[in-house]
Amino acid sequence: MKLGQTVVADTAERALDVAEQLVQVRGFNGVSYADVAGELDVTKAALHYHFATKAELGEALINRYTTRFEAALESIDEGGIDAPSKISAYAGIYLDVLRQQRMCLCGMLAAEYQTLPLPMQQAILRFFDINETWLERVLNEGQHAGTLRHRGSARSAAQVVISTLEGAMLVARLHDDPNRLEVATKQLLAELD
Amino acid sequence: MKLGQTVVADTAERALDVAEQLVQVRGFNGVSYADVAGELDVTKAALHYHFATKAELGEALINRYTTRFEAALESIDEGGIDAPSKISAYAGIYLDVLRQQRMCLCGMLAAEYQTLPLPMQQAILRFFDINETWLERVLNEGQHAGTLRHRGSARSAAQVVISTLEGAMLVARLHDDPNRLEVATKQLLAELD
DNA sequence: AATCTTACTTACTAGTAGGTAAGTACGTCA
DNA sequence: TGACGTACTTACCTACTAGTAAGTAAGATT
Repeated sequence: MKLGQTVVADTAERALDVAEQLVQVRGFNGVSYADVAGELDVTKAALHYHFATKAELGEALINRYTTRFEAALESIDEGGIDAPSKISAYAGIYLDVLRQQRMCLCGMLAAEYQTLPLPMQQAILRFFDINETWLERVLNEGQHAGTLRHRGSARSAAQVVISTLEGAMLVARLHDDPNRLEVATKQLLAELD
Repeated sequence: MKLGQTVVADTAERALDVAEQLVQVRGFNGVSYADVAGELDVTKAALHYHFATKAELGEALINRYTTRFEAALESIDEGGIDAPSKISAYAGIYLDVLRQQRMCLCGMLAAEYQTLPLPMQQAILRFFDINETWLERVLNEGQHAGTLRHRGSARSAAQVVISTLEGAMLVARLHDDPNRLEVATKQLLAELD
């Protein structure tokens, strides 16, 4: 066990915190090693020690974000609530991100998708797949329990939910108006009623 | 009247064509003067002659895009169709863009909003305002004619329509699957039925 | 006590970014 | 015919990009 470090916070972890926030606001191509290092008050080289390349940093960013998202989904599942409440809680995750004046990390990276290295692209697809699969399951649960209904397959209904939330975030951020996401969420839930 | 040039195509206009396509695919921060000049087979300096700064090029890009969008909206209005058909035609504009494997220019720029110069930010807001205002009018028309209904104000219903279409484009592009936008459109129209 | 590992710093590289100054070819117009 | 405007090119500049090589201080391991 290594002591001495990690007393306040691991530099790698702090780098991810800073980079995550910056990327959620400016995009991956709008953030440089110098930006992140500057806010951390270390050199660029120190950052390269922890993340050899920008692609590696990007991958780590997506993977940590995905892991945290999965934990949030699990926590929703453990709440013992009905399907509509789960969808509502799901939308709440997005609203929390937006309230911090950030875009969904993977929604932001989706815009820049074509410029990103393959491992990052794959990690982004994985994020959306996990979300779709979780929503698909909840929508099916609700359909069978009679607490909600949806047109077409649960999978495509899940895709529409994600699209609507990502789009509402994207546009709401322009106006710094989280209310737009709330309105979109309400309409989404009404649609499933 | 200046002849001699403009025989095949004005360089400034061709530059906008190339830059538009590149920005819709890679984002504004993912495109350089060298990229655009390269595809046009002129020097960067020639590009700077037509657009002194990147910010100016960006503004011109948004303004031309907005003008064309306005023309498309006018053309829908002149079709003499009912409100639901107008919304459907509106969604068709987005689908056409996506089929060219492009993101909506202003949806893309919305992601990068925080990194863009003020004049570009204002031009982006104007684009969305024009769209909201047009949709708001059509939604009101439909409500009064009894051809469609919406919850809440026409303005916020209009905002949800735009958000959904932009979000569906953003996500559909990842999978190169225009069908996702079509499904979202269908749900949007069903919601207004 | 010597060595190894971790977590850095300093100093540098090559490449690219946006932008500019000066010159040029060419068509228009007085 | 000469001057002017348009539409460029060549050559360059500064700032910044990601990335690297070499060195160092301090704690852990043998």
